[in-house]
Amino acid sequence: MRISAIEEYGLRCLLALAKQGKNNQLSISDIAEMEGLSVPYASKLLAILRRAGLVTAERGRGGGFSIATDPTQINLYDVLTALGGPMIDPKHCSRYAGQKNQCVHTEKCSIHDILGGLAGYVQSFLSKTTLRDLIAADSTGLLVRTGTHIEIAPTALEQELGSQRERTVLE
Amino acid sequence: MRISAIEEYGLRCLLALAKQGKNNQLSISDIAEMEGLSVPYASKLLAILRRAGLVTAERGRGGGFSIATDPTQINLYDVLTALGGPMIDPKHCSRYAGQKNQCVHTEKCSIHDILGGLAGYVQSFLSKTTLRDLIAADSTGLLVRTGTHIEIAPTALEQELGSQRERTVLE
DNA sequence: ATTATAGTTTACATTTGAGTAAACTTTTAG
DNA sequence: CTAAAAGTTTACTCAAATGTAAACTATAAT
Repeated sequence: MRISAIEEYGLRCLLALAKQGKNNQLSISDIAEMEGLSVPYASKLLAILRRAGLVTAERGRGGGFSIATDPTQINLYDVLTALGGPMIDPKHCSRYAGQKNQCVHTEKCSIHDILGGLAGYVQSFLSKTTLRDLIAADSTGLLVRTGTHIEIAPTALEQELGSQRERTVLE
Repeated sequence: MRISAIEEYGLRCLLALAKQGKNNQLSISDIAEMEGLSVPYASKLLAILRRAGLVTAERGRGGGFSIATDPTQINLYDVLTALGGPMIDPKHCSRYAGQKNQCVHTEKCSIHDILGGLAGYVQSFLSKTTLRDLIAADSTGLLVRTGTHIEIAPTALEQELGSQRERTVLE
């Protein structure tokens, strides 16, 4: 269960655009440069974001991308789902059916129940965090981090409302 | 962000062994048959589980696999980490460094902070669920499910302590 | 109109993970 | 002691995800 490359890099590109505000554009080459990506790859990511309605594109000279709506209106669940699909897709049972036509666990399946519960749990976490939160965290630096590792403030880890409290502080 | 095939199938094999109890063995071909997997593939998954110390193996005629310890002592976080590695590994920043040697976001990186927070959140969810819970859910059928889709009881979805309440009921 | 800029699309190459195959080692029944 | 049963290991093939290349379309400055 890992974050995919497209989710990771796509989110970064989107965040870069969100920081510019709705009335400022960045070209693909701008974004590629900023994020250390190749132009074709950034192009692919931005196309996905555009089709999902998260960014808007203007063609031609002087064109570029800009964030589609206010960063408070874009939450991480929608972004990651647009980039990487749902955590548990409707085809999960047939996708993991082994050698049989149908999954052997169709009658009673606690695993899928629990994983479905996990997916809901993750969704609830991600839905509460918006791009606005990420921007604020970057500019104020309230969250704990180290050079190479990732460390969230312990309070945020242990409590259900951790991310909400942070948002309250940051806003 | 998806469940990998190895995580999914490996968990199923482990759960099958957990249901047998610590004093009963299943051979690879038993498990492969039960789970609808090929013998070589089941073999691979069980080897991973054995190296992680989650199951024990006895060689030779009459041998087989059995669960290493009581199902109440094995939680889903440990199982999924053994099978698929950590959600965010220590090399995350260098893994997703784009074309540069170092990730361009080493200074301020709200994304990694939030994803790290998510990983902790997921860990907290998965750590609270043990194989015992899965066995109980399968036998009592308290959790909601449909034929092809996954639906956890709404109460469990919305509340932080959902899974704990279920465990209380089941035990 | 022409040209340079900039996003779009499709197809391709590369890498990684999924799943298979086969040879090997260990144990026990006879 | 031998053969069959059963787990172990390594190497390989195939499919999917990652990342690249290139040709295409749209816009605006001149």
